[in-house]
Amino acid sequence: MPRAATNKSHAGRERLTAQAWVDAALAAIAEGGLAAVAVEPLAARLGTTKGSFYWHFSNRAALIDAALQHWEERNTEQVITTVDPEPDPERRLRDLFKTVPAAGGGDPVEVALLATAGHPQVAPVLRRVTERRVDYVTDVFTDIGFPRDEARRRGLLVYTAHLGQTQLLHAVPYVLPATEADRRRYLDTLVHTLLRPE
Amino acid sequence: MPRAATNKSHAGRERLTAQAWVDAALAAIAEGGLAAVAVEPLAARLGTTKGSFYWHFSNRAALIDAALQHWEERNTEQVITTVDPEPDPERRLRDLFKTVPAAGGGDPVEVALLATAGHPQVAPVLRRVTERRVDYVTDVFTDIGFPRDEARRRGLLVYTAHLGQTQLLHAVPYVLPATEADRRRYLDTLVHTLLRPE
DNA sequence: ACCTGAACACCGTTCAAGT
DNA sequence: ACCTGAACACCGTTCAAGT
Repeated sequence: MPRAATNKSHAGRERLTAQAWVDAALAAIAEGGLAAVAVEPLAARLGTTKGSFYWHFSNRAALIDAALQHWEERNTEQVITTVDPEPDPERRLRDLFKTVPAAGGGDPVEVALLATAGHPQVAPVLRRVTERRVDYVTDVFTDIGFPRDEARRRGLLVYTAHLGQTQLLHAVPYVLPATEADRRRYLDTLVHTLLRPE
Repeated sequence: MPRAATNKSHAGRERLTAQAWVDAALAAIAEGGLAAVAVEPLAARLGTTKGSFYWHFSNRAALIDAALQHWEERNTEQVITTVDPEPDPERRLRDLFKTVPAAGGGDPVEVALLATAGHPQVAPVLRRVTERRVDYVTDVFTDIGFPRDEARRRGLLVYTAHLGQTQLLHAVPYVLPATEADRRRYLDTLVHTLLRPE
C-alpha cells in the first residue's frame, strides 16, 4: 500500500516547487512586508529545511525577485481592466478614485511594497507598474479633451495624489475624511479641481 | 603627562552619551534607512562595544524611538518657517511646492522614514508631522478665501500629492517632468487646478 | 533531482566582571 | 557610572552527505 503523505519523513512528503516558495513569499509580504520574507521561517511554514530552499534559489534576493515578478505579472492590469469598461471618461476618472486602494481595501502586497518603495529590488517593479498606470490616467484626460501634455500633467497629479493617499491611509489614516459624506465631498473636490479647463 | 585620547584603551577614550548614539542612528537612517540602525555596526563606528550600547538604551527599539523623537523636534517646523514669511497666500502655496522636498533635495531622513511609513515606531511620528503640515496648508487655502472645509479638502489634496511626488521621485524619478521648463509648466497646472473656484 | 543536517557568519540581547 | 568580553539566540548561506 502507498505511503501516506506526511510531513514527518522525507520519503512521504511532497517535494516543493519554486512556485511554492514564491507563493509563501508573497503571503509573507502581504502579512509582514518585505522583511517578513525570511528563509528560515518560510521553511518552517512549508515544513521543510533551509537547505531545501537553497536548491531552488541561489539566495533570499532571488526569491524576492521571483515573488515581485509574479506579483507584477498578475497585478499590473488589474485596476485598469476593472475601470476601463466605463465609456464616459469623466466617470472613469471618478471610478479610478473609488476603485483603487484608497477606498479602504487595496492589495496588501502593493501596500507593503509601497512602504518599501526605495528598496533596490522593489523600485524597478514599482517603476514599471507606475508608468503603466500614469499612462492610463493620462489617456483618460486626453479622452476628456485635454491636449496630450496637459493631460500628462494632470495624470501625474492624479497618480501622485493616489500614492500619497495610500500612504496616508496606512500611516495617518485619521487625517483623511472619515464619514461617507465627507469622502464623497472630498472626491467631488478632487474631480472638480482636476477638471478645471486650461 | 596626560594620556592621549585614543580608541585603543578604555581609560583614554571619551565616554559616550546617549545623544552620540542618537546622532549616529540618525546618520545611519539618512544613509541606509531604518534597517541601517544596527547596534553592532553603530558600535564599531563609534569605536565602542555593543555592551556599551545596552547601558544607554534598553534595546534597539529604544534607540530608534529616541532618534525619531529628536528628528521630529528639530524638523517639524522647518518647512513652515521657510515659507511662512511670504504674505501672499497664493505665492505661499507655490513656494510650498517649490521649497518642499519635491524639488530635488529634501531631508534624507524624512525620505527614508517615508519609505518605512508603515513601521510601528515611524507611523505615529509621521502622523504628528503630517497633521501639522496638513493644517498649515489648509490655513493657506483659507487665507486664499476658501471656506474651512473646502480648504481642508484642498489641503489634503496638496499634501497627498506632495507625498506621492516624494515617493515617485525616489522610486520612479523619470516619470516626473525632467526639464526645468516642464517642471514649471507642471507647477502651473498644479496651482491652476488647485485654485479653481468652487 | 531534491532534501537533510551540521557548520559558520552576522547581529540583537544578556550578564558577570572590570574601571 | 560606564564599559568590556564572552555567551546565546536567530537567520542567511554553504556544503557534504543522503535518497
